[in-house]
Amino acid sequence: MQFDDKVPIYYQIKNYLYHRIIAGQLAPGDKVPAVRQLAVDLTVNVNTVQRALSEMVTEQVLISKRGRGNFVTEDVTQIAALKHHLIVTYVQQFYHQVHGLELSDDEIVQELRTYIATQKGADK
Amino acid sequence: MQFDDKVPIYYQIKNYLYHRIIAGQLAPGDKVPAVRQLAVDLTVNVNTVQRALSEMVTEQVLISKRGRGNFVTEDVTQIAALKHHLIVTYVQQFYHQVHGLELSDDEIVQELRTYIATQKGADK
DNA sequence: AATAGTGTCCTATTTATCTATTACACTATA
DNA sequence: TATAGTGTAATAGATAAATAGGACACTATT
Repeated sequence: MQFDDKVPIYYQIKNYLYHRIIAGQLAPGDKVPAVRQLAVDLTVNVNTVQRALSEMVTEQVLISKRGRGNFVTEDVTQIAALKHHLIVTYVQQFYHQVHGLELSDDEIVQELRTYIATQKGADK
Repeated sequence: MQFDDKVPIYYQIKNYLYHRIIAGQLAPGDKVPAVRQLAVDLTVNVNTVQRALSEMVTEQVLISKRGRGNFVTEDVTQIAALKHHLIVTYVQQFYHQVHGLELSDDEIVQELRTYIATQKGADK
């Protein structure tokens, strides 16, 4: 995985796991890979992974079972809320970024559409 | 100004100035506020402002004139390129963030539209 | 009982960022 | 020629993040 050096790695790991959970690659009740395994996979220190996971346990997105592993919450309502929260956050951030560049609302939508169009043709 | 504690302040200052330049609040040839003044305005250390400005000088977005101040480049082509670069960066980032949450292209556009609609009614 | 796989905790070190402070170089002007 | 306003540089200290390495507690399995 590739990290943005302008944002803490533990924070990016949290977002990575959020996305995997919401995308269903990590389903409710699923066991998250072991911290040591994740550290290897992400080429990162165990403590950095641990920080990300422990915050997600505090948020009750993950449930920690000592000696067994960390598991995705089975509370699907909470996962849905998380998804909604992330969407709103991303949309807000994007809108304010581009609006600050003096683009009209229509132009903002148009820029997005144009980009999506270029993505369709691009294989992989 | 309010900073995101997950991103270096000097980096956020750069973006703030980019936006002011592109929005025309800082026109080509204009003098940027003095480093010490900016430091006061942004409630930040002089060195932090200096780091932001010196990087922008390296990028040739600003021209440094010792003893006089820092000035916005008069190369409007470059400013246009900067604007375009920022737009593309923001759109890309947004698209991949939301696409990673299993939203279809249509849903992505719809979420943006919905948010914009809520903004229109919101005064201030 | 022993072992392997877990989560969790702790200490120490390094690096990047931010701050504080001082100093110096150049420009414009009273 | 002083003086004030600029940019620039250098040093030192504080904090957060990441790393490295080790240790301990619990669980499941052999």
